[in-house]
Amino acid sequence: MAKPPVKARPLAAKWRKLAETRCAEKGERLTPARSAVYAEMLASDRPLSAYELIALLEQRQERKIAPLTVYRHLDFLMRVGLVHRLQSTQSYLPCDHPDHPHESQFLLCSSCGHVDEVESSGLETLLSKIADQHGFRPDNAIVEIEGVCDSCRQG
Amino acid sequence: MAKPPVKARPLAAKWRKLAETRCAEKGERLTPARSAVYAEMLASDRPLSAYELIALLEQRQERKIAPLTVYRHLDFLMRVGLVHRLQSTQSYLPCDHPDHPHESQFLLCSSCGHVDEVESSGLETLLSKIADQHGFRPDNAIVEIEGVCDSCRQG
DNA sequence: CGCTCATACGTTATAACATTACAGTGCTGC
DNA sequence: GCAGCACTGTAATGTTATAACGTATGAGCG
Repeated sequence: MAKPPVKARPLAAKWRKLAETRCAEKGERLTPARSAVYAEMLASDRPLSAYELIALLEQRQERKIAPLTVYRHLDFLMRVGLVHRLQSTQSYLPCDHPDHPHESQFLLCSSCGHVDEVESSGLETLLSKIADQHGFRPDNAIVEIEGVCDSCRQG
Repeated sequence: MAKPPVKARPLAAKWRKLAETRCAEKGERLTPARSAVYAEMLASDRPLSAYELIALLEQRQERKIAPLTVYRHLDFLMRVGLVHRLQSTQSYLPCDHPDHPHESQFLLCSSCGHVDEVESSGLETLLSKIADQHGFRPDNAIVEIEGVCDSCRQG
């Protein structure tokens, strides 16, 4: 019995291409289910929690989606570097600078909920230096700055 | 009917004094229940989750403790600046540099679980500068560096 | 093609983390 | 005393994440 195709939000060519490139690099597969989750995240203007994502996907696909399913897709997307997790809000957002792997820093607006991904090599250097001063070998640095973004300040 | 006194781990004079000072500054009260939670945290060599804390307190006090109770005490301790929350591990640890309010940065060892609180004014300056470049008004910056600590590297 | 194997996917249950709503207790100040 | 308020307790529930297990699918290969 043929399985009905997954009803998914379409994935813009730009992002599909990126996703396929990343998968090829890592020897991973971009399946329809994974692509559907990624597309849903790209369509949002703010980070989504796993359960918000489930609700959106259930609505679009008109069927139940188990939490574990979405968590697996999120793990995949983070593994290939297409998505980040925000520790302070337990939510997920697509990577904004996907051209190269990198450490990420985030500016989280408490007013509108928007999150900006920024990149500062100076910051990364300084973080390494601080770790080094303590004899600490860093694997990963989480930097999340909470505050109010420019447009909310203007408004 | 008199309530039995809370059986609590004793709070070293140094820490009690600090806690009382902080409470006085903020117009808050250091109650036995709050002090018991703080003492339990101080006795641990690593951050504790709220539910680990519940288990420890239940064992010591030989009675049930509801999650809400502990969360309230944690809120209090964070409010007066005696305790920090680690976003990346959803756990709590006593503040290490309690002499003055400050932003906190943490080095989390993935091998032994120990967490070091460090302070770098240079880092805080740089974070402000980055925010400023994006027209962002920062309220709070979360910096958690995951890696391997000195003694685990030596061992 | 048909087999095998690894990976992906689905389902159910449960663990871990956190909050809401409401009631009782006990200081504090009048 | 007693009114007001902060603190504590209890029960229920909401939110986030994982465990355990079985089925389906697709790529590689004889």
